[in-house]
Amino acid sequence: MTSQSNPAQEPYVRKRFGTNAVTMADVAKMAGVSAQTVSRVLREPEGCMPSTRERVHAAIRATKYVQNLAASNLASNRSMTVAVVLPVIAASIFAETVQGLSEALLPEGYQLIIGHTDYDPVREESLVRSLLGRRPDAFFLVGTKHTEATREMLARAQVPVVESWSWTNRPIDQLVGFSNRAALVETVAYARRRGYKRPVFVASFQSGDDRAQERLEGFLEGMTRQYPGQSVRTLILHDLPYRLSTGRLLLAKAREQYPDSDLFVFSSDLFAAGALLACQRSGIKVPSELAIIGFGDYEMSEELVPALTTVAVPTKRIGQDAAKIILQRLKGGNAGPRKVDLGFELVARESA
Amino acid sequence: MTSQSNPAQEPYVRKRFGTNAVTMADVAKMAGVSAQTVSRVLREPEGCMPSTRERVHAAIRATKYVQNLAASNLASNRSMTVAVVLPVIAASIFAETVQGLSEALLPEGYQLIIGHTDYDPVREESLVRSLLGRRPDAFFLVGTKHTEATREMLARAQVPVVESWSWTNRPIDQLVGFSNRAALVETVAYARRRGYKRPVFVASFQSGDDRAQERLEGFLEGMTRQYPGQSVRTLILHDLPYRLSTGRLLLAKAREQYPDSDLFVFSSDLFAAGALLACQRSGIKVPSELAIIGFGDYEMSEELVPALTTVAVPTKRIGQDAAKIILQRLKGGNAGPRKVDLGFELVARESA
DNA sequence: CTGTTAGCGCGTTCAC
DNA sequence: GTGAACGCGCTAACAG
Repeated sequence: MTSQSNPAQEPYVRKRFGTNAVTMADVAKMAGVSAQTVSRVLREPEGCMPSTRERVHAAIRATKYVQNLAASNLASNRSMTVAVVLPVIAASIFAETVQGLSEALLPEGYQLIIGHTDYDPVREESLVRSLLGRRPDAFFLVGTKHTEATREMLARAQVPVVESWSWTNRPIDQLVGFSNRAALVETVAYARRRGYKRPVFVASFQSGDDRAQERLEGFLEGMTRQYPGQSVRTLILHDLPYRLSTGRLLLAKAREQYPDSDLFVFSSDLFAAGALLACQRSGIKVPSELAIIGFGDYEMSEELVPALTTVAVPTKRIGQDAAKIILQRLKGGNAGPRKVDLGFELVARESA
Repeated sequence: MTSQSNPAQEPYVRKRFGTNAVTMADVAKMAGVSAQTVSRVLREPEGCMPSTRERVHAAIRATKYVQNLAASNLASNRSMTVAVVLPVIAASIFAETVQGLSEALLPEGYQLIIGHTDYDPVREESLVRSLLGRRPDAFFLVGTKHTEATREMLARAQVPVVESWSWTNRPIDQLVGFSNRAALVETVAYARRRGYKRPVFVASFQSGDDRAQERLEGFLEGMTRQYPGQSVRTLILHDLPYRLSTGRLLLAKAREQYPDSDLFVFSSDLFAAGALLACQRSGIKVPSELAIIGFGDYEMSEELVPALTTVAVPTKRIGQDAAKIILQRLKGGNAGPRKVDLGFELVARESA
């Protein structure tokens, strides 16, 4: 083929060898059409005659052709992927958000590339940098607190960016979240209504977990409103592992520091559940001796005995709404509102 | 540049426009070197003079260049990605496997592309097909039961394929696992030693979960060995959601069918934990009235009251060892053993 | 509705 | 140690 570039009669030799896998050209040859037609059958089947479509599909099956997406991305300048940045992948709490995203995006042909930061803004930055290398068509991130470099890279990327799970006045692009702060203000109001005297806020902060920080602020605000004059009680440790057993530790420390507290408000259901189980093991009665409130409404929370009072957040809807926004913009529609507040719901159960 | 293909004096116009993002050529121009050198600095920094290396890096920072991996993949025929196929992403049980993989693979420059099948072999097939489109350099799969088409695609892909979490005599390529069957044989032996009279195996099968099926077989084998003459008791439901509350349901059904059973062996810690919590709620004493054994040693299991007796499996090591195998083969080393048995450990706690 | 041509941004090959 | 040429496999643009 390229033999015209071969000056003399010496036979043309390929300079390089590819995958020697089946390519679109092979399929085209077998189907008796051009490569372009194969490409079109794959991308917009309606725009081709049913007969050619059939022949192409038959050839694809016969050759077991699998399209090379790297080549497709390069040529079309669209990767058909959405980058998803999570603090941790394993946490079932984000799993529903991802499912919400995925259920809406996969049918449209988009794939998710998921990465995790371990709540570390510096790791987030390098994660975003490496994700950018794949030229995703959109970004979805949990959290609104990023390094300046991260913000700038995302802004420069010229693709829709949806932040989530928090609230901020200056999103990079768009925001689908709720106010962790307001949730804790309401939690404290609930505590007051139920007659608790001395609530403590108990948390382990990961350096990059702005949601936990917002919750603390909400607690502080709630306390000054509902318990004026009382000095605010908090027990904050840092960078402990995000596990049930950390809940036990946190409770122990908190009781040591505030032996007369009657309500322990945890920054997460995971810690609250760990504390609850620890109480059970040591024979402490919940909620009569000591009450517990969590955050997040994990699956386990309603099964525990006593069932955990907590704040339910619209995990799945965050993913769904984000996907809707992303799809709309990718289809060229207008962006819709810059910020969407999905709210939360205090779920009063048995533990407080 | 391509002006030589332009026959007349009319000015050359680009027919297409790329990302108009920064490319390697832009960096090269700024650094005063060729694009090749930039590429080399990125891939093998040792092979370049420190001074040019410095200039290139400065140019990269100045232009905020991010390499286009699609182009890189296409040209090099290596994607620097490893495809990971899981039943479900959220399950913390697989999370450690992924972490084991990721801790070994990321430092070597490989990225993971993770997909999930919801325990459905047909979804697995289409997932594998779409993952193949990205031309991963290796595959890691949980499970050994796949459709024939899946097996064939993976075999044709000409890259290392590691199956895991199960045991089989005919892996597609390589296997890092343990015997779910042997684990249940041992569990039944433990039941016998502890004097339980009438064990039941309780499970919800997802259609594609061969591990649960293997566990059932192990239970059957164990029962014929340890309780000869006793008719084997099982309660198997199908395709129930993989949640704590399903454990409650399973326990209720099992007690209905076998009211005099003294030991309930669950196919998963999640169900066992759900059953345990249900007992707690309804005032059934564990293990005195009814004993429970789980499978998997989830994080929650040792925190529960009573703590759950279960089978611990080498979740993280599976990932680590698989990564080691993959790296070795990708570096051109020999494959090592075709099958690796990592074993398991029965963890006797309080619930049985 | 289908074919032709050119080029997406990079890495390999080979010459210097 | 560095540069020039070429092509990886696909799709955009345009013509018919």
